[in-house]
Formats: sequence, C-alpha cells, structure tokens
Amino acid sequence: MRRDSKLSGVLHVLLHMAEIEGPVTSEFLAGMMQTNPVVVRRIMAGLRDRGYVRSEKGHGGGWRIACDVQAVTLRDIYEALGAPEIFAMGNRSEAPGCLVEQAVNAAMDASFREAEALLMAQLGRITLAALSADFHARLAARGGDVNPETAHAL
Amino acid sequence: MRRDSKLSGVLHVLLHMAEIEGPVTSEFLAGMMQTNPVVVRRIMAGLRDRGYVRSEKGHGGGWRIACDVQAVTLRDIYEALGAPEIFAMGNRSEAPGCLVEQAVNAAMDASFREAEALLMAQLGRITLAALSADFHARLAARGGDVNPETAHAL
DNA sequence: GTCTCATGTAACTTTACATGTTTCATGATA
DNA sequence: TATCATGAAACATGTAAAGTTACATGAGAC
Repeated sequence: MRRDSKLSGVLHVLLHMAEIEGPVTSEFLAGMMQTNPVVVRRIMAGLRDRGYVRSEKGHGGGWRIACDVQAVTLRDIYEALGAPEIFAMGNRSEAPGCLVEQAVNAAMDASFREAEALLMAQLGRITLAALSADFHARLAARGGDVNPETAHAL
Repeated sequence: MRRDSKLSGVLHVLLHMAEIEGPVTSEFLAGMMQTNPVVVRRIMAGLRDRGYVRSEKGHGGGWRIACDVQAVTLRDIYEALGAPEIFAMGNRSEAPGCLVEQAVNAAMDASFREAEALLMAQLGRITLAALSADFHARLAARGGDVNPETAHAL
C-alpha cells in the first residue's frame, strides 16, 4: 500500500513558508517538494478553510501563514486535512453478522483506538514553532546556509 | 488506500478453526470468509512456518491449530504474518537531504513509533483463548446457535 | 497402480486509491 | 486588457492488496 503523505507534505510546505517573507506561490512550493502545484493547492485547501493559511490570487499572490505557529499543533494540521485514516490495517468488514468476526473486530478496535489516542496526544504536543525550531537547530548544526530560498537543497 | 485485512482475516479463520473438530479445508474457510481458498492459504503460510497451525494434504486433509491458544497472542499472529505496515500515513521521503523534511520526519517518526509500541503491547495482551472466550460470551448473550458449522451465519 | 482430494506456489488479473496532470473558470494586479 | 495567481473538476497513472487461474506435489481411497 502506498502510504498517505499528505500530513508530511503539508508540514513541509508550512515550514518552508515560515522561512520566506511574503506570499509564496503553489508553483514555487511544488518545485521545492518535487511535486505539482495542484497537489500543493489540494493539501492546503483544508488549512485555508480553518484559517491556518490564506491564499491570494493574481500578481504577487500566493500562500501566507495566518496563524500563531506557537499555538497550532500537528494534530490541528492533521484534522485540517480531514483526519485521514491512520492505520493501514483494518477489519475485513464492519458491522459483521458473524459473531466470530464481531469478537475479532472488538478486540482489534480497542487496541487500535488506544494507539490512535496516544498518537493524537503526541501530535497535539508538537507545535509548528517547535518543528521550525528543530529545523533551525539542524541548520546551525550543519553550519549551514541560512538563505531561505536555497536552504532546501541538499 | 485499501486497508490490509490480513490480520483480521487470519484471526477470523483461527477462531472458526477452534470451533471445529478435526482438520478444516481452505475451501471451507474461504466459504465462511467469502473469499478464495488461495487467499486463505496465503495468510496461513506464515502461521504454518511458525508452527501455530499445521496443514495436511490429501483426503481428510486441511488445517489444524497446533499451538496453545492460551499462550499465543495477537501480536504473535501479527508477526507471523510478516509484521505488515501498521500506518496508512508516512513520510513523503525517507532520508531526505532537505533539513525541513528531516525535522518533519523526525517529529512524525517519534510520535508514530510510540503509538506503534503501545499497539504492540495491547496486541501482546490478547490471547487467542481470550478472543475465543469473547466469541462464546457473545454466542451465549444471543442465546445462540452453538452448532459450529452454522454459527457463522448472521 | 491410479483416481480423487487437498495443499503449495507462481503468475496473472482486478480493483481501489493516492498522486499526478490537464484544463478551464475566476479574480487580482499591473 | 494582458498576465499571473488560485479554485476546482475531470482525467491519467502508478502501485499494492486482494482475487483468480493453473499446475505441481503429496496423501488417502479404491
């Protein structure tokens, strides 16, 4: 199964946006992420609806962060994406008539729900600002290029 | 993404086997699970390699549980299946050169690893016997049909 | 022996879905 | 009004799980 990388992708976009003054176009972000501008718009749509980012059309348009990065967590972002399915494993069938399958589902669901709750709690503890700080720590550790426009390259 | 239901499926098969005396054919199990005999053999192969079940060819052949259901846990079964991918979400790219992506991956990996550890611990607590007991409790609660051959039906 | 039944396995087909792409409408700025 | 940007729908592609086919192997039944 190919793994859904929307959350990973949108965080990548947000952190790059945080490094750049002024609006950034979908095309520029897509170039950084080696993907398509439409894909960028797609994953950003949920964040726009929640007010985490704003988009502007026309000349000088593009995307802009519109939230407090100290307050917004990875969990918020995950939910803005529509809370996509977390697990690659699942029940063969929901609401089965077979009592064996009901017993199997009940046991698995309970375990998976607990793991999901822990994951959500973890993501709820990480703010965008914390992620950005980690990025800057890595940059400093590499004695790095602090030009935001080129910091993306290897 | 379509969710991997091998674990759910194999547990279903095992619990049905536990209800039936003597060997059970792949075809019979496939009928119960509304799938194909080859699919059954496929998911059972890992369990056979670990000695949790035995298979016999020819007349009167089929599958038979060959382990202590009080001792084997859902985690054991999960591992016998080859420990398939748990999460439907993942990083856009592993080992990226981009420091932003490294920061994103590190944060996400840490959270997902913790959730995975908890899930494994949960599954390690549930034995096949416990699942079977739950099934029998459901059966009794329904005042049910105790014929193992037909207990599957709605 | 040989017929039938069952598993073992490889190869192939189908299906679902995340992602990528094309296209055009809409709005903003120069 | 020409250009640049997002918005969104429609379509194409790649991939992996699940389903299917085909045939080899081995174990009773006769």
